[in-house]
Amino acid sequence: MNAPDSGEPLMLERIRAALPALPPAEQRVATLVLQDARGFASLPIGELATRAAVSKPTVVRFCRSVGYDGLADFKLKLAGSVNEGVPYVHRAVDEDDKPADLVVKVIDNAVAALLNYRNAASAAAVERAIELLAAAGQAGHRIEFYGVGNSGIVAQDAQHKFFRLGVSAHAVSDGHVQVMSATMLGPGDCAVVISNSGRSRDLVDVADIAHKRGAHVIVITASGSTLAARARQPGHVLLAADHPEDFDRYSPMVSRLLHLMIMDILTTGVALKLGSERLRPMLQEIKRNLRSRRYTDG
Amino acid sequence: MNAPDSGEPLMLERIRAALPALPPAEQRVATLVLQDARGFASLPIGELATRAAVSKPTVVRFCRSVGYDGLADFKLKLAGSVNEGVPYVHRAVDEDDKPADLVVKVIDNAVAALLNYRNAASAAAVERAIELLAAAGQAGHRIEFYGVGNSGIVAQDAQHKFFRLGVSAHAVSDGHVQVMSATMLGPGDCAVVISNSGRSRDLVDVADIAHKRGAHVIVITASGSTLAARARQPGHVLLAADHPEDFDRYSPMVSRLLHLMIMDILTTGVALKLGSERLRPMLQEIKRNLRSRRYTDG
DNA sequence: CATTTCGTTGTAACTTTGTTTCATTCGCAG
DNA sequence: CTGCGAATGAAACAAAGTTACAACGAAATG
Repeated sequence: MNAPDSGEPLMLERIRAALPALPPAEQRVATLVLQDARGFASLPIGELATRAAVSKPTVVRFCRSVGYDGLADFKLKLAGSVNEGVPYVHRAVDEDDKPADLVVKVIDNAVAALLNYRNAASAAAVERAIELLAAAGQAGHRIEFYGVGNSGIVAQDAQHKFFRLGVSAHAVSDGHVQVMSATMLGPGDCAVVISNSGRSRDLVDVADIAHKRGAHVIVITASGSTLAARARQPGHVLLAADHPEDFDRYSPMVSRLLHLMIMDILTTGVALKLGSERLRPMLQEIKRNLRSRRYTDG
Repeated sequence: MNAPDSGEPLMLERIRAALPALPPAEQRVATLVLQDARGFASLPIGELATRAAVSKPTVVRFCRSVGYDGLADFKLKLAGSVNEGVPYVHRAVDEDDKPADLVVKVIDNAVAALLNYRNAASAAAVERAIELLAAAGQAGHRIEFYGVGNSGIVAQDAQHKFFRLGVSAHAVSDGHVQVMSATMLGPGDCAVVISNSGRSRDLVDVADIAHKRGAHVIVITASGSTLAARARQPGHVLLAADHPEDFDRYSPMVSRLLHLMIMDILTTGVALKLGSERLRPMLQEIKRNLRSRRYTDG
């Protein structure tokens, strides 16, 4: 695999993954970060520029390329990410674990992954994704969620949540239908491609098609994947969901939670953007309707 | 709150200790840091000064008083330090939250809920549920997951995961089909009823029917609900998933994660139990991979 | 083959952020 | 009072980060 280094901070792993797709000058900056992440955070931009043999703007551009707001933001996140001594380690479940241990281990693993994501998340990418979705929702453009297998469930969940916001969205889990659906997208529309491994050939195609049709493409996947590489091209938004657990390859538990979590964030952001005026009545309505189908108290 | 959390970052603890000895204006700055360490690191000095009702130089002076080079240095160290901490508090999202805040808040809420569950979970109930599911799976009895709306998605996810274990299971999201399906259950079969609010009339009925037919009924819901009350009768297993967020009633984000989490635990438990027979190769593979990638550095 | 276009990069102007200097205020001892 | 030192803020200053724009070169287009 790309990163044999097991204990490497997520953010660095992500930069390593993004490195080959970067322009030469920015690659030099990336190398500098990987060589001395800790030092990078405390040096001023001029010094960094000199050391990487690039100009100051290129340093900033690199930060943006890998998904952060700018150098300031990047440094801050880096400082947080590089921090050694991960408090919540991944612990393997064991055949003779008691149920109580099981509860603790499974949850701790999930929590560790979520916190890691929290610390490394690119606010810029999230913001961009929210903007695109909110704009599409408001203008009545189409919003489509594409995912297969486990990610199909995430897609459905997303659709469900957008419905609750009064934004019509559509989840497509069937490979063929996905291609058809993507072909019918147009400018202003929004395609959200969700993939655990990011290696599904079909989904990569779907992302390409959607992009060619002029739709905005938001990709949720692991940063080292083929799909992620596509999503680093202009016109795409990449929401990288990495986590260090191989276990997931066999039964995606953690990555699925991460994806759901990311969708939660996007949904919440869109909800806030569309404004509570438009939203509150809708929620009340739903609540009222649901109540008639319930026993007693509400 | 200011209650010293078990996991409070070292740096904050130090500031808290130094606080009483500080001049009044600097104390206000200290308070600001303690209230929102993460935010502090990303706000510019002007904003910090305003919020603490203090002048800019005072902010810098505070940083020096607690032993750092200046604001820049302080911020960097703070960012590195704060990530250790795990939030135990639910924080409401705010209309003027920036994307970065959104990420942090949404995730923190989820993490808090998960940890909360971890501490409150009944190991006995989990154990019983795992036993029932494993027994049913081994004996070729039926395993059915019932849920509507959001919980329907959880049900599907569960089905998906059981498939991966080689255990045939079935998710039913349609109210009518649920009733039919439950009617056809028999002794030894397992019905898993998932409900966010626990007030859906249909699902309560389904649980009753399944129980009358002699099937084991496992219920995942909020502990105060009608459904939970049913599940406290003999022959049922109640996996209570509570969390303090009201917001969730309208757009179930956290409870859904909790339910998925619980299903992850059950699945893992079942996998370990069945392990001896069909799953051994797969599990060993998993374990091998986990071990080689586990975090060892501190 | 000329031309256009687009992506990459650097220079220089600009803005913001953090820091220092210095004057003012306040409490208190002589 | 008067004077001294600590505490604080206003404003000037320096440094860091950001933006605008122009130059260059490689791939695409006619």
